[in-house]
Amino acid sequence: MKFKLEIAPLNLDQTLGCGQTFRWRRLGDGLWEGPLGDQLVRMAQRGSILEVEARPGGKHARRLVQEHLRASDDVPEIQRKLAKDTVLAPGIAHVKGLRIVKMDEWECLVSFVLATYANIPRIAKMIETLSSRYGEEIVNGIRAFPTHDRLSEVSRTEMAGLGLGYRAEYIHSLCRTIDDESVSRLGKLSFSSLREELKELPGVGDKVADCVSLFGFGRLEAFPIDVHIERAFARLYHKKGPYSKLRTFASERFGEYAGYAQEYLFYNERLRAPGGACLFSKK
DNA sequence: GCCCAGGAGTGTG
DNA sequence: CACACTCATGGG
Repeated sequence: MKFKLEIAPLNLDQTLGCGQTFRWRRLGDGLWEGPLGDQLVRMAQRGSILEVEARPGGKHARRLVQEHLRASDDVPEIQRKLAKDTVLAPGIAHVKGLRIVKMDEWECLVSFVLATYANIPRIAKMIETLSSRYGEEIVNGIRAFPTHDRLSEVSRTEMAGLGLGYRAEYIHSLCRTIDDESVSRLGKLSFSSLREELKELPGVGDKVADCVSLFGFGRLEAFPIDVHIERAFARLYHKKGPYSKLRTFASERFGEYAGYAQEYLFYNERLRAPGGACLFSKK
């Protein structure tokens, strides 16, 4: 089935390619394909219009895409508030269409546990390994992210043979610590409680808890701090220190939309990686 | 070959 | 609380 959506502002290349999510593939300018829930989705951006093809299709396909791209976020308003930060202000014009995505909670949790101390191509590869082996088929060989129940059936030895490194033990243990019911229960908690409960899970520390809060549970006040953000803070704000200190700083500075600020800084920092441009001022 | 990766867990001062 | 060390391994 095919349908059109209007989502503005939107930059699909920035949103799906910046490294916040791992299963989308870029087929061309503003043209992306990937599994979303039980659908294989192809999206082409024509300005603010998104042309979507979903297979096998269904009534919920439209809602799936709207939710994933957080169509109801008032991004211009979020940016107006964040632009009060004099460091962010000059760069925001370059990321007007970069939106936070909303992932499935379970997929997000596993993905970011796998993402510890690995680069993005490898993260994508590990996720594809799990999906191709244990995911439900959507259409011709493309498989959904595996359910908790299916992943729980994988033995420790089998998991250890998948090229996940020490993360294999985390995932195996994670499956035994949490189930679908407890995941949905987490969704009802306040941000601070959610964060504390996530940190109880194997393989989940400060950073992963914040990623899962932000991209999985949609808590825009979450501010994940990885090596890139640490560098950005040191360079742009002259801020260093332990996680808790940096998180408090981010929370005070960016407030309820800290997650968007984080994604702008992350995008900028990764862009600069092999000598790219810098969008934000050094103040 | 070398360096690094969207860190977490554990032990120590 | 703050730091040091270890963990397993592929991508650039």
